[in-house]
Amino acid sequence: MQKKSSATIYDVANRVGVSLATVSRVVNGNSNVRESTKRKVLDAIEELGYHPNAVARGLASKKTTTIGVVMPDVTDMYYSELARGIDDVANMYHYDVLLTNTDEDPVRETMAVNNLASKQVDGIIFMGNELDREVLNTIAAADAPVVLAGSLDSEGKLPSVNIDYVKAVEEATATVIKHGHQRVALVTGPMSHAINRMHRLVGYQSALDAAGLIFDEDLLFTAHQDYAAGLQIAEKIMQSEANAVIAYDDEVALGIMNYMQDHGKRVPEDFEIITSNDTKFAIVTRPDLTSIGQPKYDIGAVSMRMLTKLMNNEIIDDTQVKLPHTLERRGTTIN
Amino acid sequence: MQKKSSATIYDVANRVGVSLATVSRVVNGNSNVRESTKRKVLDAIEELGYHPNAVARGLASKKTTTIGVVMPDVTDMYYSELARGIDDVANMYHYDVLLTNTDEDPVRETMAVNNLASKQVDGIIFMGNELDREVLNTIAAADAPVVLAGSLDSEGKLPSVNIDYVKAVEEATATVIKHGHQRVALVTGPMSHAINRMHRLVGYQSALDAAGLIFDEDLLFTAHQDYAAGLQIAEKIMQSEANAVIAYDDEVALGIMNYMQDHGKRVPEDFEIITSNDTKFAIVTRPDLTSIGQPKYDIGAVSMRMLTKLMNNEIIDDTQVKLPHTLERRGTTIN
DNA sequence: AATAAAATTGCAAACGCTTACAAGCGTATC
DNA sequence: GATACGCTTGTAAGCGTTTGCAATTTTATT
Repeated sequence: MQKKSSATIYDVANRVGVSLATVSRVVNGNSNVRESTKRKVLDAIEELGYHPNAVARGLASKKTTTIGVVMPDVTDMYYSELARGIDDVANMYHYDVLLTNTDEDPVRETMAVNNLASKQVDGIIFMGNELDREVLNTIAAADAPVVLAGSLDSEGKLPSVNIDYVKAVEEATATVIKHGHQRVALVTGPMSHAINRMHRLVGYQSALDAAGLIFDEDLLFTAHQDYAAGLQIAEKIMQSEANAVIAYDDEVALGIMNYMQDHGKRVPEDFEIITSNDTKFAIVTRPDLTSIGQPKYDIGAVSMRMLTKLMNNEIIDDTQVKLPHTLERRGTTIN
Repeated sequence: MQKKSSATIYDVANRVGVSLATVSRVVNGNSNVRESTKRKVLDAIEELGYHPNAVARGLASKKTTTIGVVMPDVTDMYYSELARGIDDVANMYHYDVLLTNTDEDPVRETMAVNNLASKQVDGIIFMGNELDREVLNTIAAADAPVVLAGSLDSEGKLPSVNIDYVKAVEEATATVIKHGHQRVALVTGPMSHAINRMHRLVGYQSALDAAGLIFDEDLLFTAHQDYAAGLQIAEKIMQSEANAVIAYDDEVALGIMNYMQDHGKRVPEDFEIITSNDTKFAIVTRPDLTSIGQPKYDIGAVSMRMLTKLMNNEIIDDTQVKLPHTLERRGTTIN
């Protein structure tokens, strides 16, 4: 049985008859300790049920072995899969993860970063579709390294891990065009967000150009990242007489698909759909969703790995990582 | 612009010409400070860009305003929705959340709890289908209050928030029986877990009894909580000639549904399905899934609220909370 | 056996903040 | 005008570690 209030390093030192410093050394695996005293200390630790107090340790060492993760929403499959990758490699490197949901609200994002800074996290991983200027400033002020996971700042200054959205959307668009569905709608988040304006839209237009199609602004749609939004935007998409859609979110894509089918469209014969996140949603429906394939877990994992390097002041060759993507051809596209 | 290394309480005190104690008092909203000096201190804080160091604060006050959340997997919709509820009310009470994924591995659960204890969290919320004895011991040893969210220990000793699984499964089972599908399969996790053996199974049998049906062990199935497992177990379910299934996980239910439909069964006419978690998965498919309706977000929120009381040493009337559930009738059951 | 070099240990000062307890001060009371 | 009381503020002792430096003990060398 453990003692009520846990033992301190002082108790262990006393028990063995050595100084605090020595106990601290064996606890931290410092090599300069004689094997025999190490043994004794370890025994005492065992007997007293001593566990180092991480808070005290953090104060003294100025390292908390804790990182902060700022994300829009844990219940969003896309982000939660990234989070899982982050958490796994964080644990691998013995970091703990402080999680904050922001719903992409810049105010909450700012608060979150400030809060994490005052908690003295050793690093931060940030996810979100857009980096508000204020958030950017806050990040700069926090003296912890930051890496963006599945997100990017318009200036491309911050370390980040993503896929090549331009190419991915370009390929997806080209695919449906090739199938003869040339009136293709694009559903993204707000164009005020760099990722939409500077990446997805660019890829989309590029595919249009390559096919000699003219860009029609009426085929551009904006929707929140949820099923209801998909259902809702679907009506307008139908009115636009599009015969294909590239959607940036799986739930949205599902909403569109169900609406189309409920309104007499055959998917994929009359209407093709390609979604972007390839979450579990994409494979459980009938038809299942053709999707851009993103290595979500890896994006998280690589971000975290990069962060460990940053926290360690190691030099990093490439801070703007683009992981390879694929196109997972399934039931919402022909063949 | 902030100074490179952030200001300390000492700097603020110096600037204003008061003692540390006074600064500490205004930072902590202590009332016994003259309004005029409070003003001055606040100004100095602003000018210096001072942010309290939470680690130092934690060491001195023995409170970290951080709680730990131990969960099987963030990418599991059921748990992530609970987590969202937890996080929201945690923020409301100004707590931060330290998140750990365990994949329900008792070893990792034990490590997680120990780790959280050494990080001096003020409280812990634990999620998982079963509480290993060792985990229970570890929880007892950690001197932080713990509440179980969407989980329960076989002895019912720990504070917890759940729905009434017995009744919920009983109702679901009764529903399909009433529809004439009397050969109903039950898919759960391992019977070694209290929640399956002592709750779901009991509710299932109770409904059978009430309908005068005899219990057939061949209708009991065990599957992991994922789509592939559902697909896999579905074959056996079909062989058992069941004409309905009560599944404990939405992804599993979806796997079963798709398998059944692919093998000529009409859902719900030939085969009814009721799932248990009512996650987003349940509504995006066609047909959509009839499900036990669980107030998942609330389970998380209420757990966290209870934890704040526990951390505050407030007395709690009922530590074994059962939130109301519903039956969401959708496309996988008749009418 | 003496001395240098190496390996172990101990000392004590931080780390940045909270919090009794004590002290200072102005003012109401009689 | 002395006494007491209430409000503000300061003093200083922790909180449990880490860590640079010095001291001590071992071990190696000659």
